[in-house]
Amino acid sequence: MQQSSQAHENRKDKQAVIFGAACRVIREKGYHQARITDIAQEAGISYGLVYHYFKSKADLFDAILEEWWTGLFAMMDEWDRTTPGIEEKLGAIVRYFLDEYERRPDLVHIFITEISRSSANLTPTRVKWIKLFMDRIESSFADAQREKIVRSDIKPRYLTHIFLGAIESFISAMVLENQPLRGRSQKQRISGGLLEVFFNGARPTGH
Amino acid sequence: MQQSSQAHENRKDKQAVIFGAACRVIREKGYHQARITDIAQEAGISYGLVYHYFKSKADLFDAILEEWWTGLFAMMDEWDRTTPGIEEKLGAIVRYFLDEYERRPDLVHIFITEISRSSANLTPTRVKWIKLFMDRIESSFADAQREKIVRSDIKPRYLTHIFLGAIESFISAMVLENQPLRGRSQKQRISGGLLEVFFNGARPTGH
Amino acid sequence: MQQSSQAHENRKDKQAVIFGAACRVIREKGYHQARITDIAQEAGISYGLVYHYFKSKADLFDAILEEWWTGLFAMMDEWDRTTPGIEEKLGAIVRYFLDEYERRPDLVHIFITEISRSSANLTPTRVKWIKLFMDRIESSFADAQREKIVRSDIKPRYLTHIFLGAIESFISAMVLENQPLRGRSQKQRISGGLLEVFFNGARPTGH
Amino acid sequence: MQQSSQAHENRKDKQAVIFGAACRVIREKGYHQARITDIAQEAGISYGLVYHYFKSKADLFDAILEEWWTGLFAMMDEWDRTTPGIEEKLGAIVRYFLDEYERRPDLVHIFITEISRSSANLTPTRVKWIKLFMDRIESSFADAQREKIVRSDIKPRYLTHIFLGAIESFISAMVLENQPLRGRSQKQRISGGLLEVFFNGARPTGH
DNA sequence: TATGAATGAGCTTTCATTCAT
DNA sequence: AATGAATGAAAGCTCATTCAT
Repeated sequence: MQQSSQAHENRKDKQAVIFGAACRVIREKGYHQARITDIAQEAGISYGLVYHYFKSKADLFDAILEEWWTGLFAMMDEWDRTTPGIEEKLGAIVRYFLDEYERRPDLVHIFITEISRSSANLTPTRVKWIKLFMDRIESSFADAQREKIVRSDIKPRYLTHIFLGAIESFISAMVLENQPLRGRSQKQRISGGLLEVFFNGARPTGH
Repeated sequence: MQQSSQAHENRKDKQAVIFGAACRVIREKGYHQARITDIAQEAGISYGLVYHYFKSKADLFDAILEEWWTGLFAMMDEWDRTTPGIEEKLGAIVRYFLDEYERRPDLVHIFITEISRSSANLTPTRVKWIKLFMDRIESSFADAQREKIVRSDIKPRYLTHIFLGAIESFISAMVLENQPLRGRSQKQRISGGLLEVFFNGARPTGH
Repeated sequence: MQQSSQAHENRKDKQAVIFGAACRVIREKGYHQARITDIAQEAGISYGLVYHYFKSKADLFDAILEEWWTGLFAMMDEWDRTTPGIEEKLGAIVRYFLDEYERRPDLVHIFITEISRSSANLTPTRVKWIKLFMDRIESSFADAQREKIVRSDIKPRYLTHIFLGAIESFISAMVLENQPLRGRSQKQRISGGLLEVFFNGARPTGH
Repeated sequence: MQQSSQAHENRKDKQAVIFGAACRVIREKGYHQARITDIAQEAGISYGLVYHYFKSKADLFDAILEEWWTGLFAMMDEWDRTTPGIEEKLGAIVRYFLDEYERRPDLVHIFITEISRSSANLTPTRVKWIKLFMDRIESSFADAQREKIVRSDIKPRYLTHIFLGAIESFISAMVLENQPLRGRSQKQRISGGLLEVFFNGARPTGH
């Protein structure tokens, strides 16, 4: 049992190695341009071995996406216990993106470039994740409208788009220009500015 | 001369047919998944004819992008004569996206999915267009800040991201869900709501 | 009749233009790399027109070869009237190659590179020409052996190979290095040296 | 280690199989007409495997040429140790061609038809080999002239052409007519006759 | 578990040839 | 006579996937 557990650990380790390599390669070349050979090379293994750990290229890609969504939804599941206000929720989302971008920029890059806007790679399963995510935010906005914390003359769906679009645009810029996030203060500034504009608008105060 | 002009028309016509077919196919499958066979079939012509009119697949794709950017920059070139305020400018951009989406949804779809966020297809030329576009908007924001029409505590670059992100998110949603734009009133509502939130924020008035 | 004759002249003229263009292009690119488009462009006509004057690419190529062989055999047919000795005959062949190389280097180039040694383009018809040519020289050597003008311990076939090989090697060198033939004196030197070595050997006299 | 050595052997074996098949097909059809499909079929393997062992069609072709030149230059490198006279050198070259033609007629055929005279396939690298080869023979002739073993009224370059042309013509004839070389005695006769004529001329002794 | 040989469908691109005008 | 649009069969090369070892 010790041995099998050890083996199990090894299995997960190797899987993680491949996973990491895949992230790096897919981030750099895009899903369709990333070859299994590239990933295996990056991982320092033979390409045949990739198929021991993942059923197919698509399967490997789905594992990456699952990793992303799982983390995001885990964060949002906290909301059910702590019942934060809309500002905290949106702040948490922005922070999640920025934190992940600092920890695992490849993952964020892949989400932004391959999923968030590219319909090329969309399978029904992948579309479901997106919808689920947007629905959750939309209903948060609906709640906030009912509590009069957010203006009611704009549909929740619209607010969701505006908000997510702003985040994605920011992250995209960093991602595409390979900008590193330098420390907590920069994250604070970005996150603060984004929420500030979103809630109070681009017009100068007192106008 | 009549004949040559006629022939020239035919040439341009056929080119347009292929162009249209390519838009439809690329929109549906994405650039890399779109095969020349598909495009030829969609256009109702033989395989080789595509290469009679376009040097390569990349060339055909670039022609599509050029069409998009040309229209967008032509619209913005008007600004130099009419010197509109920042609100008119942003409104014009939103309207351009929505109008084009109504007229040529494929073109907008391709721009959004293949260029706006996908780094996979980015060539140096293509990156140049994007930067040029963002720079133009950024400098408009800088002007507006100097005239105190827009808050100055947020960098123009950030405002640009927030604004473009919001637009793209909207269009993306329509694009990905293949939502048709129903009439002028819907465009008005979307455009109005977007600008309203952007300028005045998501918070209810009087808060 | 005047008109039809005129038309006939025109036809032959245009045919000659295409012929010349084909020689230049095939010389430069080789038969298989030469495209009909290239030839038409070089001739200053549309590529469709090539097919008015020549049935196919192979047909055009055969016309070029025929031109070469016709000239060569016409020269050799003179022998039947003038009954020259073997030295005159071989000298005439060398001179024919050199003169043609001066007049129409493309033709010689094509013969050397595409026919003389390349089995790639050999059709049965083309092989026949070569055999005919070699047989004629071989029988000349046989005659000369009977008259004791040439050593008899080497088969006529061998002598033919040695002689033709030497010529071809020379012309090849000029052809491949694009060496121009500068005047009559150089031709004399080459031709003289070649025949001298062939008849008297590479060993110094008196050895 | 045994295993890896075995694998290495297998790899080289398979490479040799493809190499041999390529020789046969290219010999028969010429380089440009030889399709990868043909080679794979001839080798009894699948299409893609050719690309597992050779980077491209040109790469495979270059491997064949390298094989030829390597052998030829290895033979000539012996000269530096044994310092043979010009007659031995030329004899060694003739024998090399004839021996190789007996052992690997395809290789000789390819050299003759695709390289020796066809400018179509010439890349800069390939031209270098040829020049190197001719330079070596030329300088051997220059040496022999200094030692008065060879007549000095003909340029070494000319002698080189005459000699190589004669060999090539012989081999060409066998190659083009697919004549097999029957035994040592025939090789002796050809080689002897060729050198005899080259050194002593075609004229009968005592003339 | 690990390797990489082997497969072959699939893709872009080229170009001789035909044919309507 | 002249044009060039139109066709489609090849051909080279890539790469996900399978499988024997």
